[in-house]
Amino acid sequence: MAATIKDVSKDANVSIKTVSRVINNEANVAEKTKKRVLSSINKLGFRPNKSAQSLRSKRSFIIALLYDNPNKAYLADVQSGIFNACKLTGYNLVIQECDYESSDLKKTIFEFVEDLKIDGLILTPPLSDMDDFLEYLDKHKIEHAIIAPSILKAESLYVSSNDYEAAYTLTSEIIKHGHKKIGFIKGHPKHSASELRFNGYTDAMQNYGLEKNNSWIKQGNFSFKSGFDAGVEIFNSIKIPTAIFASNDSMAAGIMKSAQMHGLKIPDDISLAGFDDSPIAHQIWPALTTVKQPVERMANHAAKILMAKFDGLNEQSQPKEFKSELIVRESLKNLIN
Amino acid sequence: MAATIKDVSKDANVSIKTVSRVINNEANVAEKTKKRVLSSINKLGFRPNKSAQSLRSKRSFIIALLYDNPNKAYLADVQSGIFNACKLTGYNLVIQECDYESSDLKKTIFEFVEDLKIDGLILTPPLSDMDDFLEYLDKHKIEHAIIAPSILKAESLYVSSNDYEAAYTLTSEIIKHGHKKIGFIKGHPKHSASELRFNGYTDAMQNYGLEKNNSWIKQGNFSFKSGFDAGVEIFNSIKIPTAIFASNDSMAAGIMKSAQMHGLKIPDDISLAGFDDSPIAHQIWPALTTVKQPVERMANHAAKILMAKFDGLNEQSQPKEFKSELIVRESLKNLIN
DNA sequence: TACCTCATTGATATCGTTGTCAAAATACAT
DNA sequence: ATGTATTTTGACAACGATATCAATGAGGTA
Repeated sequence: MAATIKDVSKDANVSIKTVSRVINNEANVAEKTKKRVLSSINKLGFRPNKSAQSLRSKRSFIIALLYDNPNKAYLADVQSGIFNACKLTGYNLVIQECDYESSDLKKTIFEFVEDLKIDGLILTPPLSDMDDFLEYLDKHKIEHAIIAPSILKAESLYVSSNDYEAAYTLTSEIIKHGHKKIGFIKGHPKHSASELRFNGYTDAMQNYGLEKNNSWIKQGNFSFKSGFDAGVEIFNSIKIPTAIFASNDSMAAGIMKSAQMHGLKIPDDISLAGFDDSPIAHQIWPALTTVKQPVERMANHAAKILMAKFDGLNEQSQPKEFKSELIVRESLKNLIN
Repeated sequence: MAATIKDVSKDANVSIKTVSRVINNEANVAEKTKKRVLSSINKLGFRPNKSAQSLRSKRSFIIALLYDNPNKAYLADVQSGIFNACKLTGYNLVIQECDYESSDLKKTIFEFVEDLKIDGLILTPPLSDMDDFLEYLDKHKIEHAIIAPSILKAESLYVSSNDYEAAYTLTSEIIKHGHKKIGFIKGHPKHSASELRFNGYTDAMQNYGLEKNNSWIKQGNFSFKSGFDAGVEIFNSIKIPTAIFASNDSMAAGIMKSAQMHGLKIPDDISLAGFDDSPIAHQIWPALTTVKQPVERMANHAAKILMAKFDGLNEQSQPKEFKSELIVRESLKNLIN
């Protein structure tokens, strides 16, 4: 039978309350007593019963990751980042797939949090952008950290990336390679990153004095198929661009496929760029020029600031913007000799 | 304040024990009483406190997914399958990344299970194949279901796929396309599927009277890079095969890249086949001939039989073999006119 | 020495369930 | 009507922690 706080208290010859104080690192325990208790804990291999702790203190040392049908690689990265943060602090991670369009999303999540006494949530896009859901969480005092929200509220916990800037930089890079006719495939309309990336593209085009051609700008939804379809449309039109910037790698891969099926060579006939540096970016040939977001590190930080808040370490709970990294690969041709 | 069992008992004018009986669907509650209690539960919006339940009954209604550094898409599929099974039964899912080579894996998992009162585990390769770990779980009466184990023990819960058969079928298909010189890239040596797939290939070659050429058979580890490296080696040798069967899609994509960099055209100069039907299989061009495993359904079933066992529904806890599906795509050329 | 303050400690109630076991109610047989 | 078996019910302890609040001890002051 596993040792309980009672066993420890007997062994160390103190009250259970004192043991509890030691476990929870409370102040006002004499150094000598603390040592004695710790050695008993060690000797007996005592680990606090989480159910009892949770029942009494209404916290579980569990945080939850909420997501809705994300890109698989993205999910795995986010999860890994969070998990590693949890490992350090002794928290556990439960996952919750949700349907962001569902009408009882709020109720589902509320009950989930209440039932498991979840200490806090981590939200990924597109949940990060659902204002009324975020308000609901605030109202019910459900702690949460947000990955890549659209609106950066000073009072909330979030991590963001510089999507706009990165898209601007990537577009500039394409332009510097001599391209003037540059198409763009938009991402999922519900993800705030989509707009940011598009704005980065738009502003770069404008600042370099280049005109956007609307027939080269297509709406996608981050899926391979939407990229493929956009590619088919573009390549079937009379004039085609010399480069296309897709809002993520999956769509860029879709365009690549449609280009190749159309007999176009990459990058000789058409240059491509993506976004995210997902595995596919370097697993296809030619490899994609793209932007790498430190997704795992972002998620790790989100988890860290969330857990820091529980422990009252508010000063560590700083939102943070992570910088992306431009990765130039073969899919981008230099038109300037 | 949320309603407790006490509130319900008052409202329904019964003892708390009777309410408990109703919640847990125990026998020997008069139909009339049950109805009254249920209506009170409904009226008050009562949901049992899981911490209290867990403390008293030593179960948590939580199951855990254990994995070690899997392919990201595979992980997402497995997770999704399990999650959907959980949703139906009201269980929750916590995830636990582990290092299968770590010396304190057992201890880590044991404490994890004990602390959270985890009801059961779901294991994915390569954990599925670690005999001493499985024995340890048995010894400590930690319930678990195994996805794709190498040894199919009748007394354990598992789901498997027909790796051998599928590899045999795929190899036969390649042969039927007129190929005689067929290379093979082995998977990660610690995954039992690797051996099964290799055996399927070997036996098909033999049965069709074809000779294996050892310089076309390379050890990989399921990673893109290992496929790429194997490809480089093979294509640098004097004689190259007309087709290569890689034990998974990532490696096949790696070979494709090395082939293309080597100036070889697919499938004209060399045919390729993979395994898994991961996203990359159809996101590259030409798309990969491969074998699709119903990973999500397998994981779903694993979770279901595990949870059925908790509820004493042993008859539903049947291991099951899932059939894979051959998917022929452009990467395989027909040499027969 | 007596008194006060503040740090340290402990006795006991409590969280919200389930488990034990005996009592009450009902059904059935004689 | 009586005794017996069976179903239904409830009182109360228990799970293992934390919270409350009062008691104790140490140190300082008059």
